[in-house]
Amino acid sequence: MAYQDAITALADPTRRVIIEKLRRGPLPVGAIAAGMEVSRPAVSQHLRVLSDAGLLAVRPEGNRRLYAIAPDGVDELRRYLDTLWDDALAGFARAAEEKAKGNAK
Amino acid sequence: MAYQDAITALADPTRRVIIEKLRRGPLPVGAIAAGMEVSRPAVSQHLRVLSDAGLLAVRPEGNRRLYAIAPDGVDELRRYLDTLWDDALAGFARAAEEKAKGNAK
DNA sequence: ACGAATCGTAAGTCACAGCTTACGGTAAGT
DNA sequence: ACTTACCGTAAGCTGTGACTTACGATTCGT
Repeated sequence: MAYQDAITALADPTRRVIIEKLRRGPLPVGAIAAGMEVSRPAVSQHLRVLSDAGLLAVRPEGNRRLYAIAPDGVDELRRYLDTLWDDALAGFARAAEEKAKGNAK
Repeated sequence: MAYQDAITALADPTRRVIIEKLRRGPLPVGAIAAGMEVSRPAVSQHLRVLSDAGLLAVRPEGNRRLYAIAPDGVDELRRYLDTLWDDALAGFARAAEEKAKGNAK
């Protein structure tokens, strides 16, 4: 939904592991949970959170459910950080200006 | 330091309010805490977390301490999301390809 | 139709992150 | 020197979120 949910979702280390696993492409739940330290239901819960945040997309494939990273959700968060970066640069430049003015007196 | 700390720092709503307040430029702690629902020490703790994550920079100004958004920290997080976005797009394209192949049989 | 596989949900436990009050430390004003 | 203002840290409490086990729902295979 909003970028806040995406950030909250990415804040958990286990969920970041899931994201890293999905970088190479879509995977079913079993493959995601394989090799992880937590149980499969825990993975399911995390997948739910990531999906609600708009970071993942599901595609039922017969018996299994394929999860994949949703480019749109990532892009939303990306755009937020872009505007934040712009403001930070502007504020930084203005602060440098005022400091220069102060030193010149 | 790493992008993980930045994400964790931005996951808290109160800290996001602080970030929004600093968008227009540097502010002392008192000005940041003014109008907020939490106490000033709580704000101090959040400022510590944000600073440790590399998202904020401090500049002592006489009696007060001016906090400002650190462009470098934001940029680091931005770059992580860029690579994640690239991988998501690649995976998405490959999935579409394979699906087309499957439908063409 | 029956058993097995894959996955989501419910219920309950527990550690951790955020908040508060209280205190200490430094800089400015008089 | 004394007081005031500004800010960080310590200690303690509390709610939220992550994890587990147990169960139910689909879907595939035979």
